[in-house]
Amino acid sequence: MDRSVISASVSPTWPPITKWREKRHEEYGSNQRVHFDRRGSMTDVRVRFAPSPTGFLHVGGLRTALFNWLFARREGGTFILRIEDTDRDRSTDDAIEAIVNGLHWTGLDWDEGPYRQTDRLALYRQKAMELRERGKAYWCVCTPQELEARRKEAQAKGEPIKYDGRCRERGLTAPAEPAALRFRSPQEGQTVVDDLIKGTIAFDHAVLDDLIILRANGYATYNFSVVIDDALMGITHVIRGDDHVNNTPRQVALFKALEYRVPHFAHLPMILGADKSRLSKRHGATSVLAYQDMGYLPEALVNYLVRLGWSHGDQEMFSIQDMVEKFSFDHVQASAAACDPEKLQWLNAEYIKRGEPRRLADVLRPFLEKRGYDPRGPVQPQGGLEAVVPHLRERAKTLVEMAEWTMPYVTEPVAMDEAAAVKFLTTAAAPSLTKFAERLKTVNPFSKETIEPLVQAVLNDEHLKMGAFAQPLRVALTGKTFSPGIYEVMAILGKERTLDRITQALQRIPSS
RNA sequence: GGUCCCAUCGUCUAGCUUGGUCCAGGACGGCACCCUCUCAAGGUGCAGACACGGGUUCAAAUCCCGUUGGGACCA
Repeated sequence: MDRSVISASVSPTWPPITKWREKRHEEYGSNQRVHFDRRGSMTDVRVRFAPSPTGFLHVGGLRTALFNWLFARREGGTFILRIEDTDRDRSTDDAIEAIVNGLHWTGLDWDEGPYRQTDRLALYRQKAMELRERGKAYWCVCTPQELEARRKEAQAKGEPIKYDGRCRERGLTAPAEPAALRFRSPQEGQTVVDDLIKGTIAFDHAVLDDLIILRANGYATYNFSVVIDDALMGITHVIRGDDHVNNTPRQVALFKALEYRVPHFAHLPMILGADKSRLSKRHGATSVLAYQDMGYLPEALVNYLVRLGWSHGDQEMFSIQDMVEKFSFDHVQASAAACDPEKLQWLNAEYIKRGEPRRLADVLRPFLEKRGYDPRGPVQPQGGLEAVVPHLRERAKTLVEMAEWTMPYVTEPVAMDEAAAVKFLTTAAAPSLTKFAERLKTVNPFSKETIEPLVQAVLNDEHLKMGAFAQPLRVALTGKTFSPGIYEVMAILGKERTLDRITQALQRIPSS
């Protein structure tokens, strides 16, 4: 393996890996981090996640990254991030950042990289020329027009559409005209791939093209650069989407021609939209960071994704540690899976329910600030956000919901739901609210134990049922028809704000 | 068009390697009831699938063949 070539070609402009690591802990210091002791368990397993930076990181890509990461951690191996940015027209630095941010958010850390293929172009050329010198590749001067014409001809005759090998035996050494370098593919026998997920797959060499490895413009093609990188980076297991299955025999042939060890392959089934069609913008959120914005916890997304195509008996919830311990290709499904937003949401709710108040308050804060909450302002709930969170975490399915429901306790005046006011803040409700406020003024201490008897007394005096009293009170206190229990709400607001809000609500009611 | 992959409740899946314990288990979602100061949560229960057709076998969701359907890649 030629490691020196790798390190020499790493971009000097890209921030060093350690910097990203530090940043991650500052920004996302969550309680889900697991630190793996790599001493003594290092194996030579090396895997990579190799996205093209042509857009945001989508959930399919994240799952591929996740399975690579899990396998690496499980085996005590090395996880490498490689950016396949050779498509210069479509690749952007923004996209690279989006990928990096997405991986950070979910906690998938890499041990090497990010490498960038654009830093390695010379290397691909060099390797391609070596192949030519050894007679494994040849110059081809067929023009795209000629190729297209012959392809059509073949199609018309019902023959297989592949390069007809015109330049194969020409033995061109230094063509004057623009020339591409073609790989001399084996034409007989077959390649058998022992896929870790799909099992044995056989490909007849007869259908293999003499594929171009170096274009006339001097750029290496996808299949070639991937093989060079995987070989030189010492990748032992290629774990990727099964849209690459058909590339595998070509790549295996290249590995062999280059006399590199052929890695193991594991082809993950695709992720589909809820309607079973290919995942696209149509399906709403496909970007990983969009899930962050929608108030999902990273561990919920990761848990959802790991169960999409992998299982461990009937278990639904897995901590990161758990997944690492239990992950195995034996239980990876061979068929594609559809995304189910409902189940993701359920998992998110489960993780929110179990979340530490302190951490929930931390991740909730940005959502509140977006809605105008000032963490240093005068309007604060009793006990801080941490005290509010426990009452909302068992109801909220996302942090967005949680933030919305938290707003009544962190803003002043309360935002009143007019429909709710019309329905509940009526002249019929006024006497009980007035009486309750009167009695509340003298209560001390202000706690559920002391307030509850007052409520009972009001109920008795007014001949009301709890529901008839609690709803108007709830609307008065929160501006909404739903909230945590009213005693909890009062505790969060404190005595003063509770009284204020009841007074304000009473003022809305026309006295009659 | 060629090659390759896939196929269990609406969805994610267990079971398939080593056929019987499966008139197919769990989860999400749905429905009903219970709990209840609202909304949730929670509890209990119900409905819901082995794509189809052959074959092998005493016995097939499980093995073999075919069909159909879906998908990927090449161009």
